[in-house]
Amino acid sequence: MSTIIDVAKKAGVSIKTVSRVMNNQTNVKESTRKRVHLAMEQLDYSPSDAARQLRTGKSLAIGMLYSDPSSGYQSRLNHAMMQACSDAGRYLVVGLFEEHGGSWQQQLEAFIERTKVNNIILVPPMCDSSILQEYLFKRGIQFVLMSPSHTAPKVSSVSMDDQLAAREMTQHLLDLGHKRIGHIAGDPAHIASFLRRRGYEEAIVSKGLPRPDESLVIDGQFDFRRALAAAEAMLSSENPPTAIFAASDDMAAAAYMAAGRLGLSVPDDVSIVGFDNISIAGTIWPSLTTVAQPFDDMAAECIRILRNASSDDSAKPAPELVVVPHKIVVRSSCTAPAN
Amino acid sequence: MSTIIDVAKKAGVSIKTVSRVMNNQTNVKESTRKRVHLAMEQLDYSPSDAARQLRTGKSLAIGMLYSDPSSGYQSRLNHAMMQACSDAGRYLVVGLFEEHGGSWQQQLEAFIERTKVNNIILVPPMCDSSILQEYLFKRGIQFVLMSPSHTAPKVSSVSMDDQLAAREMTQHLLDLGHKRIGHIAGDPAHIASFLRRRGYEEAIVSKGLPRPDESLVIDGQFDFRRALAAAEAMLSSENPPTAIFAASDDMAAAAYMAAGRLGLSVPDDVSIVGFDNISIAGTIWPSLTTVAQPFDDMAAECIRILRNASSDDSAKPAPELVVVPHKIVVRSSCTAPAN
DNA sequence: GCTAAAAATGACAACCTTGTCATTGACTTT
DNA sequence: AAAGTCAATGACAAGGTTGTCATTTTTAGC
Repeated sequence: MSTIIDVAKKAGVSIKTVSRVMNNQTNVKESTRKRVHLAMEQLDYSPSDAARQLRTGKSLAIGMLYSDPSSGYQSRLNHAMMQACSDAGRYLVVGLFEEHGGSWQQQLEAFIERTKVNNIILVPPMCDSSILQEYLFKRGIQFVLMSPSHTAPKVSSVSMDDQLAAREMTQHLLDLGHKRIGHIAGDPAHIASFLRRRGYEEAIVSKGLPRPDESLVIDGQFDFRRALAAAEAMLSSENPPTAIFAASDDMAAAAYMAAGRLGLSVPDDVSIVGFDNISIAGTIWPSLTTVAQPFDDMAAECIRILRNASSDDSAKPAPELVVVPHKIVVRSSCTAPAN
Repeated sequence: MSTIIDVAKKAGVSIKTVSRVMNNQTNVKESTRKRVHLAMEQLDYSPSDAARQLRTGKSLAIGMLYSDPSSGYQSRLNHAMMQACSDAGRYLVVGLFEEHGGSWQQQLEAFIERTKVNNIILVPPMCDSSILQEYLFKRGIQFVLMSPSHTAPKVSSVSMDDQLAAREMTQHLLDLGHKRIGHIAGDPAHIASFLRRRGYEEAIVSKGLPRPDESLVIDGQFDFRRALAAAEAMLSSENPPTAIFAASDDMAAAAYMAAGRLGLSVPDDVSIVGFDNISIAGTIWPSLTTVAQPFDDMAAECIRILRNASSDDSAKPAPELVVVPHKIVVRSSCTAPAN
């Protein structure tokens, strides 16, 4: 491993100048900068994070805290974030955060203390805690919110447009000719549930169809069992929907099961769509049409924002509110209604 | 933040002695050791990992590489590992490892380079690559295999007893009175599939029942769709089993769906059990009786082994082959057979 | 062509820990 | 009592980077 000293020698400058080049600081002649870059390349130099950390107290690591790592959401995000970190030449440090512990501050402090992270990504549900944000602010730690329920002033965030996605998903069903579409809604405590439901209603009303009543919209609370009951109720009613839009893939799987129990076939008797594109969505049969959250792009945006924020430009960049485009993944769980 | 110097002053010794105490080195008088410990406690001292890393080239971080982070298995393991690291005062650094990339060595090097990890946990399927193990050996990096297909000489590993667990799970069904028990096997390429199947057969044969033929054991390959077909075939045969043991929870969910389609109720018409205890197992309805892999204990064992291995004792400890006890989680998907 | 200001660069300390080697003091052996 | 041994301890350097401040070089202004 070559050090900054080797680079300095090779380029014929002082180590301080190499440091300046690395950190994109001003007051370096363009020709010098080039020479240093060349030397770095030739020596395949990469700075020692440990030394940097020792000097500045800041690590190149990017932290991410989990509160419920078993959810499919988190594991996909995890994957995307590792990829994005790797692409950016950084690395990911993960920690556990038990909300109900009460001692959240202690957990957070221990995590920061140990890892020395200076860049953190806050995911739901922690991203909505303003006390937590306040604390990070005070410690001077850069952070980005991932899919927060509501944006905070002065804080950058990255999210997708749940409402628009739900509207498009519903529109897909309308385009196939469905006129009676049921919706299994998520936990009303989550803002996402509200937005998805609104997008669904919007699409239907725009089409000139009657606003769905409570026979068509049932709370599933992101819970398999409730969703199963909801789907059974809908499908066994006297005027059953020809398609069901579940606010999560888990609940869509419950709808599959309800259909099976009632002897209905998917998609011939009832079309079903979900939301999230969890891994089972592609392997379940028939494979599920759903909304793919753009995890890869969201992760990349998070990293980009963090990098900008910790660059040496004197002016702190203004907080960014990025909305990343999603994708509708059409698989085989939908078709035109029977008659 | 207090440093080693503050501690040395407070204890009235040199910094070197403090260092010795911290690293459990010999040649320190017991009374001195106590005095230093006291000082450390009073000052709430914790050593700087950066400085240590700079000096020794080794980090306190523990690395874990994922190749398929979307599997339920990984996310549970992830959770357990974070907890175990936190308990041990260390932290977890995660990285992505795309097998099919071909450039696995580059990926690995980049990861180690960046993170400076000196302790790595290898999970399936990477844990079975002997080239990879060889490489880590050469670099002097400590590592533990998690659930390897076959143990390697000179390498510590932590795993559970798949065969025994499968046997117990099957025994549970036999104890309820089932005499015809089907098995949806996993991917034959996985050693775990083989062991689970063998455990199942063992239990049945020990009971004095005939060895199951191909009408009772069907390959599901850990795939939802195949498992669905397998379960449907079994349950609609002329002599259907009264219970089904699926080699994974995913496949158990498929069996649920097959039962639903055929108008059979779980558990009254058919009992179903799984393996893995993924998160959906508790929320699906009826909740699934399954084998819980002891992730928490396995994670803790991994960390313990790594700590021992990198301690300052001159003699490298012998490699350990730990088998962690599992648990059968009885929920509501089983009952005695109908007649 | 000279001075003043600005830009570019460098010398050196500091960050906190551990390894090397030297020193001290107590105890054993002759 | 002197010499030798061993345990306990300390002084100091090194590891790679960045911040401070001083110095050199370039540019601008007359």
